Amino acid sequence: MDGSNLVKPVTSFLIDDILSVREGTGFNVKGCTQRREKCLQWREDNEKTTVQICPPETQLRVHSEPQGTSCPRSYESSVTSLGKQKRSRAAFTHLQVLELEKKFNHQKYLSAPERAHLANSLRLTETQVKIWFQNRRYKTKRKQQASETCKEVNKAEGLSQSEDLVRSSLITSLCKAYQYRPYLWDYGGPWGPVLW
DNA sequence: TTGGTCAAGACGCCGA
DNA sequence: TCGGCGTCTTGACCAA
Repeated sequence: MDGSNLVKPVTSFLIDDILSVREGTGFNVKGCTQRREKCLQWREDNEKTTVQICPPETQLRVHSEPQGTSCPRSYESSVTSLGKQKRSRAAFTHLQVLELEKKFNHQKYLSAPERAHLANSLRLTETQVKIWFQNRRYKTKRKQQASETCKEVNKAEGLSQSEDLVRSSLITSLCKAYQYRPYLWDYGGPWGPVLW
């Protein structure tokens, strides 16, 4: 291992970035506050010991938000007591997701140059953008399949509101409960209207 | 504690 | 052979 893998300067910057999140102005404020506390604790711990966080390729799993509206969920990958590398999961910022969604709305598949450009502009790796689009397509498909299944159930039951309001609403609730929900703003979340 | 969400891992398939 | 894809699973995180 060489010193280039020690990313304390990067993490220091990111933690500062995370800590600069404005409270009370974004959504999921509660979560942000909790994560802020975690950040503080984490920074405190890491002031004492310099740890290897992740190889250069995966450093971008730790994200910051240029506009200061982010609520990052994961900060680093760490090593367990068994010496095993703990898997980290990046939480893309809302701005990043918004831009990705916008792009996805426009086109479901990206060419290599487009992917590179988008990754660069969002400060993500090309792999992250590729995986995001891959997952997004799969989610869309699953969502569509789920809604079709629900429609078929309703059809097969021959239900209408006038016939059996209670029962149909029950089925609708079930469908909603088990239907895959990709993102909050599918339902007109705090960010406003449905995006697609 | 449990279930939902989501980025990433795993694996097989396909086309250049 | 390699990169991208679809599909399913895993593991981390969070809210209830």
